[in-house]
Amino acid sequence: MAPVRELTVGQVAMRSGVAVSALHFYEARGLIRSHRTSGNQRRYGRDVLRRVAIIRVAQEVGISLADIARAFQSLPEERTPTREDWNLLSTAWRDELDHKIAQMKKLRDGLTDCIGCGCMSIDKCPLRNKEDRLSAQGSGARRLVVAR
Amino acid sequence: MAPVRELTVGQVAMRSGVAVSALHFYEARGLIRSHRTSGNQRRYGRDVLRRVAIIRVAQEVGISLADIARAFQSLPEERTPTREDWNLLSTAWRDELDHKIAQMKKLRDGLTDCIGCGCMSIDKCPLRNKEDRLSAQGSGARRLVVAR
DNA sequence: GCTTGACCTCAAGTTAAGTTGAGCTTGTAG
DNA sequence: CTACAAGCTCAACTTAACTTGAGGTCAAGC
Repeated sequence: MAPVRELTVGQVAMRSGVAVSALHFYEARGLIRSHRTSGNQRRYGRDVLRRVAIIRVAQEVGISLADIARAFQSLPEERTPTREDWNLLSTAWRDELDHKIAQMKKLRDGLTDCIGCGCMSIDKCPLRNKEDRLSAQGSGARRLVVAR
Repeated sequence: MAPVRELTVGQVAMRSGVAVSALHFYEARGLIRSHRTSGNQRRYGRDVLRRVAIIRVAQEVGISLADIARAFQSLPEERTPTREDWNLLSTAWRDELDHKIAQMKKLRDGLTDCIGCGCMSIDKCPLRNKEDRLSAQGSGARRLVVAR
């Protein structure tokens, strides 16, 4: 069989569902890589499709491009990443994801914990933080947020 | 007992952990309400603390302020929202949250579904969309994303 | 061999969600 | 009764993540 063709930016855009401009942008941010033809046009290997797919999913769950880029740096440079490589990456995100999943479930399940119990207004909730940590630690809704 | 005092913007900031400027901003966006003293200073009822807490949690799981504002519009205008009111709100978000939770689990569990199986490169994955929908529908990583 | 659609670069614009700063007013503690 | 921390408004700046546009090049079909 002929080795699978390289993809143009337009093809990647079509197959991945993201705009050409976004692909340029991801490349500028170091999230994907391409080499150039003699005429200076980008060509991508197939694995770019996986990368882009991961970028989108990761973004959808609230991981920033910067974080994604950082995570991608653990992927091999010159070898097409294997399933193992990708798995490694996702386990690296596990804690963060677990935290977010917990937050989401809390929100989904009726916010029953802290909000539902009225502790916000009664000032006696066992879950409340000490005031000082609140003011000392800059911002963030420390009260309701699941401890990391 | 004396009726619980109203809160100044600074007090709300300290207790909720968000900056004063953010509270101003939320108010401008219609997420929270205040009335003014004779000297034009904001005063907040206790329930603003709940609102702010919800705003932060909802944001953390990726709900935009615009969506939060929309959801808050279902809350009663002149009555302090009850636990029931808040529960209604969270059930309204349930579908969206379920979707996101599913996405996150997928990512957390090693991206094994579509990405792990290699369908991105082999073009035969049963989960793939028809090409046309992809190009017709603007952007978004339709492939990997769990159907809504 | 030319036309047309796909590419290229680079700068500027956009939206969300705030923050920062200037200039002015309030209110509370000594 | 006054100092000064806390408030107020409004405009401008910031960061992330792209998009849009201008001006110019490449390549595949007729």
